[in-house]
Amino acid sequence: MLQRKLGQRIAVLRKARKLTQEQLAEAIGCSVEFISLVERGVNAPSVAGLEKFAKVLKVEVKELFSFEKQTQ
Amino acid sequence: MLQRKLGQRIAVLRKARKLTQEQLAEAIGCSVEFISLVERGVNAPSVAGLEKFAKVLKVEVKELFSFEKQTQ
DNA sequence: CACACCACGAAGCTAAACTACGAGGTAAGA
DNA sequence: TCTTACCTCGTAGTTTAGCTTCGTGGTGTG
Repeated sequence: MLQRKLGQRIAVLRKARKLTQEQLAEAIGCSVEFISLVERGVNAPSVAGLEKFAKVLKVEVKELFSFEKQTQ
Repeated sequence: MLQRKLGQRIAVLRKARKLTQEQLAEAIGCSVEFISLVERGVNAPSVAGLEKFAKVLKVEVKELFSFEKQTQ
């Protein structure tokens, strides 16, 4: 699943920025629970949401989808 | 807007594959009208949808977001 | 203990993802 | 001029999922 990998990627980027889920949520303007759902791959942000994540994490949107070779 | 650039990117990739909107829609499993909306940046596909677009267009998802320098 | 950080379930609201229908416009070809 | 292919665009509708709130509980650390 794409969502899963996207979530893992976001978690990695967040930790690299030394942010907690709460801080990330506040910076983005969403709930902490949603961050948790996204990182676990249960939910995925909308395209507009992706833009916010990328901005806060200081990467380009395509970086959020940069992981080795998709299984599918 | 991200949607706008995403749509333009998808249109470029579709044409590069010599597909009509109708063919793309059929391959993805959605309506032709939706393809039109997406390419014009009116709507954006969900993350699950992005996966389908990428698969049919034979690129990785991050390629869908590969355009020169976001204005921000 | 207390506190920070996070997973997770259940439930709900609402925006937007996605559809169907119909009209109209452009270009190319017979 | 008519036809056909390809696409835009408006209106309106259905359904999904993006996102929320509340609450519980687990793990680690000072």
